[in-house]
Amino acid sequence: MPKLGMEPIRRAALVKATIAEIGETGTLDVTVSQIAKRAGMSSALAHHYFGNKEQIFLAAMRHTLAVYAAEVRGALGMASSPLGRVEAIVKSSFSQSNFRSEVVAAWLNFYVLAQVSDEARRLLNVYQTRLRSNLRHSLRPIVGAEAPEVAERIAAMIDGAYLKQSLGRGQTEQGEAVRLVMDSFAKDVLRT
Amino acid sequence: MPKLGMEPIRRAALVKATIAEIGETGTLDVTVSQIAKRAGMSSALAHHYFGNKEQIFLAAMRHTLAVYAAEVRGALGMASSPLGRVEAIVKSSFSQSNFRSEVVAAWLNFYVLAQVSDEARRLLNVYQTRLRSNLRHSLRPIVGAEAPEVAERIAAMIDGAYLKQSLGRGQTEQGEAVRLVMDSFAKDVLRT
DNA sequence: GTTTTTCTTGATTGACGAGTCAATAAAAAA
DNA sequence: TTTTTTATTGACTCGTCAATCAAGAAAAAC
Repeated sequence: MPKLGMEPIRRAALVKATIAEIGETGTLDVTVSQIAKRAGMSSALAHHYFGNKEQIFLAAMRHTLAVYAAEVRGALGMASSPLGRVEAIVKSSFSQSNFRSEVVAAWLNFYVLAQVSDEARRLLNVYQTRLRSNLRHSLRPIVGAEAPEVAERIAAMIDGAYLKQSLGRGQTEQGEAVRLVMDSFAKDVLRT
Repeated sequence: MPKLGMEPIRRAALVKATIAEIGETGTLDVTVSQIAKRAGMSSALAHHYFGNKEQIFLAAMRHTLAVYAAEVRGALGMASSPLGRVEAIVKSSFSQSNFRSEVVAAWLNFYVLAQVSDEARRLLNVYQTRLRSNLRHSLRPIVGAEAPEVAERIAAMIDGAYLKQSLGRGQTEQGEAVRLVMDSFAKDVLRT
């Protein structure tokens, strides 16, 4: 009973299932069948819509990146002060939706995918660049010319916190991670 | 012409080849045959000595961890002041042998392995714990009660720098990474 | 009401890879 | 010198999985 306009729905379901499956397995070693099954369809259909496995992974990556970007954008829109903007970025990085152990595991594996796939590397580079750019922009009114370095440090700490999270099964709380990064930043503000 | 006492030599060769192969591929998706070939033997022999693939990976991990630990120990032995000790740990983390893009890629994949293998997770936890312990110990004379938090921040930044390095093909220089971390630490020292 | 497009899957293909085994060969032990 | 131990590999088994294909079925277009 083929209803029309299934494509976007199927694609979305597959993307969601991919992240879930990678998160549960902890690896990119997930089969198209597993993903398709979780998404409620045959593996043939998954291939029909995405062509091959890598495209499925890339779509999942794009989605994850997009969700993160949207959240940052939203939070930045709410913030009024420069410091509020920095906090918005950091908080978004550790928000419920992004810091779930499932999503963190997916991120980790995207870094591995970037070792192999040019497009994956490109996507991650976009993320890295945008994050630093956002940070620099928000930091300039606070730390002036030091903004680039400070941004670099904050970015590194965010990634470090993710890596730590990927090890302990759901240990680090979001709040703790935010504090870790913001405390460090506080030191940067206390005059150089 | 079977010379005796081959076992340790073969094992070492396989471990080395494993790191090289993971580094080159960027993934744990390397076959035992690839590894064995690079180490100059048949895949059957690799299985003979290690039993299965996971054991080969774990041996490679143990070796990487051991090399790192030895380097830190050595550098700590040389340092006289507390600040020198902190610097010793950071510098070791980004030393030539540990920060080669090949080794960095291996590290990244060990994190993925830790998502799947309990033993791998245990090993990485040992690393994480020891790193923080070393940092705390060296930091106490400098920042007193704040040592734990500061140690946590430095550890996160080290991991973050690794993650960044894993993306750019051999971009970040060791010196730059050391500066990134040490500068941040300098802010921590400037009184709270 | 026939044709075309969209959706869907079971079955199949083709490749690849982990792990096993039997067999060979040389050293060491008995 | 017979026997055991260590080293070594080619060949094989067995499983898995990505990707393809042919075929069916329902909607839409004509």
